Amino acid sequence: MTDTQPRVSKSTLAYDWIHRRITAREFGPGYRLVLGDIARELDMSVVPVREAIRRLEAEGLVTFEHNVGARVALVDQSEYVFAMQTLGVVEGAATGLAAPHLTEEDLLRAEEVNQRLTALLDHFDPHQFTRVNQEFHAVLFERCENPHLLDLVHRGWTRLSGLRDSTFDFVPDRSRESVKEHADIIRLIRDGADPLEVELAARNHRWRTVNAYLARPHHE
Amino acid sequence: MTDTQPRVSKSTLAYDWIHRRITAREFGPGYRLVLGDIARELDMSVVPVREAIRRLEAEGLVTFEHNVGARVALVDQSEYVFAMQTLGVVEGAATGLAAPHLTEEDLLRAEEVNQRLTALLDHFDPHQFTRVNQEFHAVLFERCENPHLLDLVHRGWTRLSGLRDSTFDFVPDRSRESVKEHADIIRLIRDGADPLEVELAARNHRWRTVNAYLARPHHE
DNA sequence: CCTTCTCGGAACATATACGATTTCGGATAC
DNA sequence: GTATCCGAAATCGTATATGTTCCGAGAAGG
Repeated sequence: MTDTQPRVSKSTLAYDWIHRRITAREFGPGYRLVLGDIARELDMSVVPVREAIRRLEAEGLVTFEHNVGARVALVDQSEYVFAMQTLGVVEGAATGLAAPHLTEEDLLRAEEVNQRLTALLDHFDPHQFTRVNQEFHAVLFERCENPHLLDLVHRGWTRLSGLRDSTFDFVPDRSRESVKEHADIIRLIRDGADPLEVELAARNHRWRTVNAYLARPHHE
Repeated sequence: MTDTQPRVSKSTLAYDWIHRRITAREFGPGYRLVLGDIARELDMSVVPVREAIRRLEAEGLVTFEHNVGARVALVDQSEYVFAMQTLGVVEGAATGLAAPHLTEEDLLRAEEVNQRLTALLDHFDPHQFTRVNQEFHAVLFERCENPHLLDLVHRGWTRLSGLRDSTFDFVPDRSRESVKEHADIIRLIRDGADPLEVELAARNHRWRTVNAYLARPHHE
């Protein structure tokens, strides 16, 4: 009995494959996604690949031009700033909603991750810092009970991580303040602060990062 | 010379066609979207229709089951509540960001729309009220300069209007308070209040509607 | 030397065809 | 009468084929 049971559709396979490569930055911004090539690489026809790309398009990871093709979305500075601003809004809200549900265990874990961030401050590697930084925030917002909102947060992170290098490439100094602000947020939550206060702390934390980026010395 | 110039792709055509019918509630929640039927109706093959449905799926308007097919997403009560909560967050933020850019003209227009809402309070029609209500809020948030955020607001409204009947079907009394709160929001903006204050007013305005819905007498 | 036109290849858009899977009704066994 | 099994119809999933559009290279003309 030959195994002709595609547990998951090829369309989904292609979607995951491309998505992974974009977020892993193997396909950088502007990278041309040629249907035929991808289909050949994945040993399938172009049809499932087309569908996968349509979905990625709807998520904003890919731009599509009629009769020309798809490429990984590239973001200019203003778009990047807008995306960060939006992420601040939704992530802040998610964190605020999650705060009352965080256990002491969660907070200890958050502190542990923040410790790792502190350790990274010497021998600074922007990309690794960004990765661990995301892990930190995930601990805080994942308990949010609103799946819609959580989905928006995830998409926001995905876009940013896929479409642009670490912000800390440009403003490494911001990382030190960032770690301190993390501690502040944890303290607020542990003290049982008003969720709105937690939300605004999380939001402003992110917005300050954007502002630091905008105010950086070298505008190339 | 025969006109064989497809200005827009058939895929896009199908997307718009389905999207319109969902938001117009011709295809209600749970409606089965059969590829072949739609393709025949639009006089095209199933391939473009598939792509269109994939995009709608990514936007959450349509759910898809492997080897079974697509149907218009149906929302249970909790999902509805989450969607409204999320809309409150993003719409509130957009309104707050838009507030400083609103002109006196905009505010007059908002007041005019709110007048129409007041007029609708007698001979109450929930659907029409919802439509004009959306128009009111659109006046306030459309000036938001962040296109990402604005996109999230639009998607939120689309989902809600497509997937469920007017909230005011269930809690008609809420409409009177709603109109009053609108006036409050306008006043805040005109007085040049802190954007954060405007944001929270807009958010809480929506959240109160959800709460009214949850607290309604008849839980069928 | 620069501009413009033309042509050919590359890539997309869509149609058609076929195989695979699910679903549902009816027949059969108990 | 009910439960189970089987088969046909419906529908999806994918491959292949063909037409169309876009883009760049190279030739022709100014």
